[in-house]
Amino acid sequence: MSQARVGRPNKFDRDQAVEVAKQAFWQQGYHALSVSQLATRMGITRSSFYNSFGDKQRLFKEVLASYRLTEPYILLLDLPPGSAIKPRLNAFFKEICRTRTQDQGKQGCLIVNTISGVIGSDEQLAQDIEALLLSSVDLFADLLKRAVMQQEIAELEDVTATASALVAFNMGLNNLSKVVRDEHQLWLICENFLHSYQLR
Amino acid sequence: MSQARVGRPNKFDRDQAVEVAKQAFWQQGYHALSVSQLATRMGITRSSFYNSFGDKQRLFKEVLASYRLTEPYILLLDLPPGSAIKPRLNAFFKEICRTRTQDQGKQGCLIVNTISGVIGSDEQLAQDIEALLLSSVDLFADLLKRAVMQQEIAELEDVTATASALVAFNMGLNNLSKVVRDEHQLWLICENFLHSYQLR
DNA sequence: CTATTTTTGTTCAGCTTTGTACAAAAATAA
DNA sequence: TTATTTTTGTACAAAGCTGAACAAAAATAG
Repeated sequence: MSQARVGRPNKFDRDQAVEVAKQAFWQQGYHALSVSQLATRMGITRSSFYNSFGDKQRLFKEVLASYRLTEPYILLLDLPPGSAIKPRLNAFFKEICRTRTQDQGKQGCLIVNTISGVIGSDEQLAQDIEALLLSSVDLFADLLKRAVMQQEIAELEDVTATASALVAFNMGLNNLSKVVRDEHQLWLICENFLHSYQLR
Repeated sequence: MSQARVGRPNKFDRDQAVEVAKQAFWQQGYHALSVSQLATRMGITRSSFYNSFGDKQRLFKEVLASYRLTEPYILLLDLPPGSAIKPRLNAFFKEICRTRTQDQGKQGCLIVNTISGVIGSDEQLAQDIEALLLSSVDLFADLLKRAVMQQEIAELEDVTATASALVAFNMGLNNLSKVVRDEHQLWLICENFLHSYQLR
């Protein structure tokens, strides 16, 4: 169903440019990054930028979509039915500890970073971010339900509340990782948390 | 010890101006707020702004210092010796739920908001923020120790890790409050968390 | 080869930003 | 009153930003 592409093709690789943009947003934050800087880092002119990506907001939406499919998050996606949940959750948090402390730029999580700076100031982006957040609550809730069904953990009073607490802790963890820079120390905090939820 | 103030006095009330600035930073975020906007909202000219506050960063440091002494945080400060800790912690989280959902601007917590946008992009402010974060870990750790001593809660494996987990959850909660807009629902999440830490 | 389509580089207008400079204004001290 | 001190308003220069316009370039389709 692909349209026959006529006309001059792009000189640059679109996916690669978006990837570069992701890094830029991640490092500098949405507001602190101008279109000029963006275009420069992407290796294209502002003209091409506007032509190919519309504007900063539109590009950022693309970035957000691509982010979700790559970073630690992916460890929790598409778990085959019947697979053990608890080890996955533990691996997820462990991976957060690892990657966040590894990263010398103290960049934390792109989505968590964005929540703060964007909700309240950009209605459009806020909607995307909110959807992302709510979907991660759903994701955790789903995993918890499966864990209960598979008798890995005891019945839960309120699955959604528990899932929300996990999400909250995760967001805070990503913030905390900017200050607690030792992987082991960060992991101790996660263990503490998981233990108290009997997820360790 | 007060210097004899000579020369023309300020036309504006400094404390009040800082208060206005706090609101502005809170609503718009550090980066998204320009000195021009700031000065306008404070009701002074840019000239007076630079003369009285140095620059945006210096003013923000003042704001940060004043913030800490007002918002929900204060519920945990200077508890008289022997007073019950658990009810205070519960009241603290309850108050977070109340104020954050009350606030139509979905502004969350100024400090939490700032962590994301500032660490990695402004070394100076990052230091202030880091200190603030670490001191709140200390604060929670202190409260937990007292709670143990007073036999309100069982002995803890690792007080610092538990305190850090509380801080992490609190940060995440403030983010979550931008999406979960119902006080009761937010409180359910806190109850769930506190319960699992036997702090409810 | 010619028409068509799209990207690219350049340019432009208009606006905002920052930090500083300087003179006028407003207060106090003597 | 006069000297002193500090704030205030205005002005300025240099820079950055956005979004659009336009012609040239580069590709494909027929």
